[in-house]
Amino acid sequence: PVLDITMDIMEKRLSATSLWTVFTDLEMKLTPLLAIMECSSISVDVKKLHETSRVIDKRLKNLQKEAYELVGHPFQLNSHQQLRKVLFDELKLDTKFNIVVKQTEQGAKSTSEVVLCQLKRFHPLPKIVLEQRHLQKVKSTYVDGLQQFVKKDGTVGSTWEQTGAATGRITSKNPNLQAIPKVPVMLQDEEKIYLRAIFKSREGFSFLAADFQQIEFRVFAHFTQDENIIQMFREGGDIFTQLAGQWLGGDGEEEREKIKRIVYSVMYGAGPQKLAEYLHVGIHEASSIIKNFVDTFPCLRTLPQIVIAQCRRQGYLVTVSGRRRLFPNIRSTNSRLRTYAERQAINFLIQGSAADICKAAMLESQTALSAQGLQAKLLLQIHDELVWEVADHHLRETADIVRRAMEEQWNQRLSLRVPVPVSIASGKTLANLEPLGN
DNA sequence: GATCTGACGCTACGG
DNA sequence: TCCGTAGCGTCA
Repeated sequence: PVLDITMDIMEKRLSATSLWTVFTDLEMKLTPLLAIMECSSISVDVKKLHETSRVIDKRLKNLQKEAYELVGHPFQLNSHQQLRKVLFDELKLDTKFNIVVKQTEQGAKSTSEVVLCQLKRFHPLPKIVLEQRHLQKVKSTYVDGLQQFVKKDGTVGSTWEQTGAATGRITSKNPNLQAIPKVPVMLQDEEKIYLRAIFKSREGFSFLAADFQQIEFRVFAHFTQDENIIQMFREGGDIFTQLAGQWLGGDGEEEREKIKRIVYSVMYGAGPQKLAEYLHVGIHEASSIIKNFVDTFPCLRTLPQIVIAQCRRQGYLVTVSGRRRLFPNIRSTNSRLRTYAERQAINFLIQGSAADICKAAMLESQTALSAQGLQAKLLLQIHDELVWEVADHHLRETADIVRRAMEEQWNQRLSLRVPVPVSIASGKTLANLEPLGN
């Protein structure tokens, strides 16, 4: 009876805000699938984990020694506070070379990567610290940190939080399998460590990864109703690679990553200052990049205006599946709070809608696989990417089914104005996934 | 004196 | 004054 009463109250309240459908049709159906994911686990290469820990530790010790010699005394390299003293009080790297250093939230001089990059032409220490920090992060979080979660049978599982993010995204913790580094760690002697290679499929099985191409950019296009940009997506192809060719004169992976950063930064309202940081370019160049982008795609400015106006009227926004987020500060007279709410609002509409699509894709593909009697185990959801473990002789078949299930919903269920194509890859470790029938 | 806690700064990931 | 996360080490 208590449950019945609770359910009654919930239904009334959720119905009153039109949230009942997203609750029953999406979230409640997703819960058992997340439970299945939590019961499954991934094999890890424990030997490689140990070996990596040892190798990185050796390099860290050397870096520490070098740092102490440069400064003339030992100090806690991991302490921002102590490093700040060394860089700015002892070596005076900012005042001596007339550098304006970015400040932290609390008003202290920052020791972040951006700042250290600025300073490294004046002194050898910043470069040492950058490498030390990188390796320290890798070791503590992804090598030793991961080791804590390895079970007796040599596997790890994660906790999946259905309500972890305000936008509707799923989050992963203990360990966070959504944040395993993508690029290999470079060691001094040209040795590359692929952290994703630590995760391997079981004997006779492969990983099958399916990811939506430029999902948030496409969702943005859907909302703009701008025929030019919609047409661009209907024609297909990798938009980021195309844009990289047009704007950066190169279509390699590096240029693609760069243009991706530009697109999303400008889309969500980045100023020249931040963009300059991300791209490692001057502030004027960043300004002109933003201007050129907005001139080419005017909807980058018109859509936010429309969305913000609507948010201000209602006090909330709604994603493609009816998920709602309140923005009390959207009417604030404090401009810092208000503009922050405005950027959150546009981001929520896009990221939240993309999250809806990704959640629905999990359900659609799982249903389709069950219907075909295929034994594919869903292991990971990395926002726009789903990873299964599949028997080798069922790879092709499984790939076809999940692609169809994921791609078909855009016009059938959601009436998106642009398609959401999926690319598929497979492999024996998470580091070497090769395209499969794209 | 040992241990815990929350804030902070930073850096991985995703878009 | 891009958004959304998790996790680590330091410090008070």
